[in-house]
Amino acid sequence: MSSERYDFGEIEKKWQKVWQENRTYEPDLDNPKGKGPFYNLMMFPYPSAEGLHVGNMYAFTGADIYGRKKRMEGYDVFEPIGLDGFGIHSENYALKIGAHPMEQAKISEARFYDQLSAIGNGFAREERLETYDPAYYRWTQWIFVQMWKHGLAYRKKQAVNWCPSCKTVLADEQVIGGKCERCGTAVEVKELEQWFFRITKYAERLLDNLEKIDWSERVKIAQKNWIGKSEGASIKFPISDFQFSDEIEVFTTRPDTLFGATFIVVSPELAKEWMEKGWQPSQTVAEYVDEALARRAEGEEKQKEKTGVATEIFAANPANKEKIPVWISDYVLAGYGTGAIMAVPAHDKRDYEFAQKFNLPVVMVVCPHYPAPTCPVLDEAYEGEGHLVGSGVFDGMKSEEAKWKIAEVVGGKRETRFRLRDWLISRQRYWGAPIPMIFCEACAAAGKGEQSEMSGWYAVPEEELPVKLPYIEKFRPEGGDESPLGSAPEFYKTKCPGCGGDARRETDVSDTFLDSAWYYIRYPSTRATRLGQAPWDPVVTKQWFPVHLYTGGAEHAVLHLLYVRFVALALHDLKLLAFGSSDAPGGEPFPKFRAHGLLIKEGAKMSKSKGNVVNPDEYIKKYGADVLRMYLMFLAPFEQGGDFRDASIQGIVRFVRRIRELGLKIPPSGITDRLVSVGGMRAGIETPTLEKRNLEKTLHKTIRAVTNDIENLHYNTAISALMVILGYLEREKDNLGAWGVFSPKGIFETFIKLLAPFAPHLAEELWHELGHEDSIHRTPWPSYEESLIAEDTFPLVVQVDGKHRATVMTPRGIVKEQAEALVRADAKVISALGVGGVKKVVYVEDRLINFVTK
RNA sequence: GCCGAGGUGGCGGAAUGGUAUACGCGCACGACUCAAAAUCGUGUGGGGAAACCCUUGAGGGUUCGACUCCCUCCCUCGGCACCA
Repeated sequence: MSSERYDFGEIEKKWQKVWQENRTYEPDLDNPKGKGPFYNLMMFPYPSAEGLHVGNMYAFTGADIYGRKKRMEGYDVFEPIGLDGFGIHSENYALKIGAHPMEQAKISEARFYDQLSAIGNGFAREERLETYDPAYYRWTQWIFVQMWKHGLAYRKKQAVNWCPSCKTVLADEQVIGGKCERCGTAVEVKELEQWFFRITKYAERLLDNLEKIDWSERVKIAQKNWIGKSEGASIKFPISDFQFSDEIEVFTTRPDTLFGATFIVVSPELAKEWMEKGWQPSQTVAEYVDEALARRAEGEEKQKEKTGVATEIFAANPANKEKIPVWISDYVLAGYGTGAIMAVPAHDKRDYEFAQKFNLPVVMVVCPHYPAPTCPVLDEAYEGEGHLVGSGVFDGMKSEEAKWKIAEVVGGKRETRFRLRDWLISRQRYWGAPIPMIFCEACAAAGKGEQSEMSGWYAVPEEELPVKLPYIEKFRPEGGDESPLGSAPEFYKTKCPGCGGDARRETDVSDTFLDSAWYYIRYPSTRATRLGQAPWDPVVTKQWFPVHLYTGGAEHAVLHLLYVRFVALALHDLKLLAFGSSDAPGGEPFPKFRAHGLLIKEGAKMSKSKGNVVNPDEYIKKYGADVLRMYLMFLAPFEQGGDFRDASIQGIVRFVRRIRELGLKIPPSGITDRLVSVGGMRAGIETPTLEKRNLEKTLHKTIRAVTNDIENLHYNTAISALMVILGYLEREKDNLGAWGVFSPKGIFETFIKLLAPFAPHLAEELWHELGHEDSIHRTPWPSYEESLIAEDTFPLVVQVDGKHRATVMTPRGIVKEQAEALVRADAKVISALGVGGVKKVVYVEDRLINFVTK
């Protein structure tokens, strides 16, 4: 090719087409080639709006670079892509533009796949999937049925989160700071009967396994905190003169503070329960309970100042038998523990606040400075460890030691509790997989059903799956407690699988996070099972799992990333899913996960409301995908994220042009330098000149840097290394002919191979210009040799009292005495040392020498 | 409040305890041009004529030597938030 302009638009399209036709990125799923399978997975996008935004491209490109290097290293890389197209996200977009979600999905789909092609990733497009495809959600429903059959799915009435704007319930994980994860509306509380998955049964394993999987630390910590394991004891406080119970049970992680428990606090919900059983409290108490419950229902945020009310009930502290009052306050939560607490104001901040407000006694029982003559009450709660005081026979004992002893003495039961709650699966929306369950009134009345505690309920027989989502006109959520499918009798009218009588289908759909909890299992099996009768091919699954690298956003730490682990562990336990060997605990799907950083725009998070969302299409059109890819990756470390600023994209534009121009100076014919390509074995025929050795050294250093940087996801420094060597080659270009055995072509080929993961189209174009017929992306990754990188001489740093004073070129491996003698002859060193004596000389071989004079 | 990540030139960022500021952007000057853009070259942390001095949020410490390790504090971002 001559020096005409590089038409990236045309060239990028050309190669994308060629790659697809040649199936360049399709692995052999049945018989992985080369070094074996490498499943390079990235979180699939949910098509939420006008198209993918640049943040998606950032994530995909970063994952793709890694996959491309692995492919060149000889692995059979599988890098699938699909669409998480079911769910509120897509549905809301359809509602906004006045389209039907089912029709809109098809329109969006084409657009998304076009965009995904344009970025030039090595996607195995033949295995793509969409969660709203009945061939897919048939198996989403099947998973629900398996959960039901094995007691991991159940239906229960309880207080749940309700988003008044999205008009549906939400799982706890989808409530962020009291607001809906999707729309930011304050979440209310409703009592509803809903479907749940028993994720709490896996709390312990989900927590323990975190120690054994290689995940980004911040994500592991987020999961750990979310699961929230607490070890403590449940302790019973006897009460008298109260007809509805003769004791109140509390859970505490600090039984050692029991002697300091000066009152009991009961949640409004528990109080209400008592009232429903017939308890008749005073007017004031009843009013408080109703107010508090109403505040919770409205989704009111945490109160600045604590509120509460005293009852006429008294309990006995089981440790010291003192009579303590029972209060009601909404600072006690109903959903955790027993709904009642023992209040130890001296050693719990919240109890302290409450005691201050209502003038309740504060008794110190853990002394921070022991022994001390007295242990006065502090002006804030002391929550640390110490020695017991005011605790009878336990006085003087370390609090940690006293913990279980006191619990034992009062008959407390040691217990572990988790803050994790069961996963609420139901959604009162249209655009999702219908929950494949049927309710029969007659069976319910007769106490019949598939599960003993849930009479009347039956799973849709597996052979009848999928329960297809019907096309209905009235798909808008109306805000009742029911999905729009509840107004579609043609959908919900059915026959009971138990008795054959008239029955009604469940009309709620399942949470989108159920769709995305198993998509990665389906990918390698999409072709094999498209016509088949199984969700995945067990042979392929064993071969390709667990996933070798999973990449995605940290915002899913306690959403998708938690659910997906749970579903995999459950399916594994049910013997429905089996992976091949792995270092990770059995059933863990992702032994290695890396969270990419967030791409922001001029210091602010990109969001539609701020109007600062960057559309990648414009940049691809203007600069080409290769430039956009490299620009995004050069911004900052991939795991850190970066700030998208137009200005600095010019640097990459120049980089690409310089590569092109150097490429044009490379003769297309001539011997490929196998010596360099194969790993730099030097031909023994001639003694290389200094220039050649320097070149070889620089090249091998670059190979090492780029190889290691990609492995660590440090793409910014990898690109920097490529820029450095490009500059070097440009300076040397006039000596091209003198490179001898290191032919210009060979050097340049190695360079563009290193470039290939970052700029796949440009590298492919240059590769073919050099006369190759195959794809550069299927050629071996360059290797390097440490011995060639080593310098003969190096600048020895000379310090005086730790301050840099001079650098002296020194042969490698020189011993301390020689180095000292050499350096002492240097004029700068002489003047820096002056007349004072040297007390000590620190010598670090091949690095520095430090004269200490003080 | 708790947990996590971080604070380095005008900006994005780079540095196995060993030459702080690689690479890029921007800027300045020069070359090319009638001119501009583009391109190429040179320079570019601060102070100083220079020798040299100062500089990685602040302050202490460990060390021959600290952006890096330890302690105290400040600030920014992210997560959780009455979980007993």
